Amino acid sequence: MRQKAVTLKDIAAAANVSRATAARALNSYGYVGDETAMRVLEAAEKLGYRTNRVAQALRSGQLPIVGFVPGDIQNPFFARIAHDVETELRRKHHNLLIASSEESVKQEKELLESLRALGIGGFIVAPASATDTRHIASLAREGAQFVLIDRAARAVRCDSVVVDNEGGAREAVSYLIANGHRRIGFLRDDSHIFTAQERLAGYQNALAAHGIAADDSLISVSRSAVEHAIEATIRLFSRRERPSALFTVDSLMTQGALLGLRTMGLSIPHDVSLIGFDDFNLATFTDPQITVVAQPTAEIGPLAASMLLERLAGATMPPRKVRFPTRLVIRGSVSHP
Amino acid sequence: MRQKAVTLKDIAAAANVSRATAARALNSYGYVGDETAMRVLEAAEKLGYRTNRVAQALRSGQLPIVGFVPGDIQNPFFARIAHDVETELRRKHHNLLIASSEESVKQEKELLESLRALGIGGFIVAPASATDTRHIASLAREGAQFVLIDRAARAVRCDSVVVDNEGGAREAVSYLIANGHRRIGFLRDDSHIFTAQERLAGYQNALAAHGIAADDSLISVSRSAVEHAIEATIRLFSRRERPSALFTVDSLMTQGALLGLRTMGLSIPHDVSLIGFDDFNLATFTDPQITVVAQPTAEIGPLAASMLLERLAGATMPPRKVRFPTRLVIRGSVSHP
DNA sequence: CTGAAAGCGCTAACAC
DNA sequence: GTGTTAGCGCTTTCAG
Repeated sequence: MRQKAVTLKDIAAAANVSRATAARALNSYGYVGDETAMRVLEAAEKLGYRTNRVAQALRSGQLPIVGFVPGDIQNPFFARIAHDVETELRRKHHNLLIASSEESVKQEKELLESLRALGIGGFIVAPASATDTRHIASLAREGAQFVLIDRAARAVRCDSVVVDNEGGAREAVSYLIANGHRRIGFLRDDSHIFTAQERLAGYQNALAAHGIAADDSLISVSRSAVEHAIEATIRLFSRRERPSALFTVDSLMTQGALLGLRTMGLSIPHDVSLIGFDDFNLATFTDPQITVVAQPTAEIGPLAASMLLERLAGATMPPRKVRFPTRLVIRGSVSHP
Repeated sequence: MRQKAVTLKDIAAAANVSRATAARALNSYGYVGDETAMRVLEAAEKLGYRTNRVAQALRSGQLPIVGFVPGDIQNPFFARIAHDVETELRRKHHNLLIASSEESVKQEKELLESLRALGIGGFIVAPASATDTRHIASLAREGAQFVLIDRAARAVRCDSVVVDNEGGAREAVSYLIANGHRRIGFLRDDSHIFTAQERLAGYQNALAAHGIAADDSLISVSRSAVEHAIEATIRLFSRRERPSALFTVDSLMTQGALLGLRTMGLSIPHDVSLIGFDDFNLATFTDPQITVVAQPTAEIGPLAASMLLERLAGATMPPRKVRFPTRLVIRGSVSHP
């Protein structure tokens, strides 16, 4: 029933040339007579020839596919980056394979192994852990190329594209302090994630710079998921002396905070001021709109993609570490206590 | 610098057997002596052997990758499905390659061609057009397997998983009518999309069933993107006799409507009642919360994935057309005019 | 139970 | 300019 695919051999026969010549004509390299090339192209056209990339890959050891391993493709931040990366790759005749690590180092490791077995040589990954990155280093040693995004990893020598997490968090918390807040809650995700550590540092540095003593009871840890963040928020605001402001480390947690505060009947910014790291759609739909630390989301994907493509094309240079600044977008969720 | 990958040949040599025997042991098929098998496995372990799937694919003609071609990976509806599909596939040792058509038939065609050249034999597609699907039919004729989701296509014989768009829209509009609305606006996306047609039919049928004359001036067409929907909403509500209620065909357009109405200073549900097709995160963050037609999003991905895997495993049966019911989730965005 | 050998479709020396 | 040949890593008859 199924028609067999037409191969180079078929079109070589049809054009009365050898497979080598046919290949040369099709990929326009080496010397081929004009008239011959024409015949080959015509035959290919007529028979509906399509290059078998798998066969090419078997020879070259590289499938024209880039692997993207975010923590969670449902996070709009990563979805946006995936889209941008794909667009950039398409222009260079590459495809993008997205496989979510679901923030699990184990899954990330298995995924990378299996993608590597597929002949994928280039990866854009947001490592699930800042420290447990041996599997990445080991694949890199085998010749795989990596560009790390959103989160860096000290132990891997490769390009990375991140934002100034410490600075962004510091600016946000300083802004809260400037508005008279002293008891500032901090809602963070699991400690092994790189960004969480840097954002925590920014929070602590801002407090220290203004002579405010750190208070661990103001820090609430939760998994980066709306439901978990709701719970953590409620826990944090159930204490006797509750914070007058809250800083959240990513958009999922900001959403959780919003819901948690609403559940408790606390109004923003009247009862609690709020700033979230990472801008998101929803932030402008709420009343009041949410003040956020915005990342240059649109720049990360294309840059990461082109860096990776350069490496795959053979560029060799010291690792490039790009760090974008963030921007505090002031909306209506902060007021004086 | 780069260490060469270890191949079957290496482990065959290490275990002192032929490549054939090594392959048999590794993939546990055919007859292999227990002791021999043991030796092979040990060697593989020790040398860090990893099957080269590209070589396997060259023989079998199939890479263990499924292609997913949604209209837009940034649409949370598709992001959710992508996640579910990937999870299901991972259990069956397949990977997922996501490539967005950006609602362009041309891009969809090119993408499918190029994925096909990669030796991908199974696809889950939300066709950009309900009618222009020759490229899909033609790939299917070559033996590629397709499962269509969200949107069906009459002209392709393959499995599909969609929802009852007509019924869902009809229920929503009937609910608006039951609340006393007569002038009901309809905000839709491009006509070539399958779901838009069915949802329009539901809208029209509901009006007809209640003896309300259709009025084309109540229908506004826009591209499925927030900015375009804002504009279309403003256009619709700038007329002299503006609608008292609005029905939107997807979550992006619902967001656009929200923003458009806010820009015009129209309040929900006081000035305008609103129902959107497709539930979304944001719908419960607004005040009031938005009444929506919810789809069984969680069921679509896993079902599509397992149907496709069955086909790839060789199952042959008449096309299965699954259509899930929708559910009207009543929240606070509808009131009497 | 195990090995030898052919071949999947393509490319790249190397001849001519 | 063009053809011949070998081989990428794996699987699978077919012998033994």
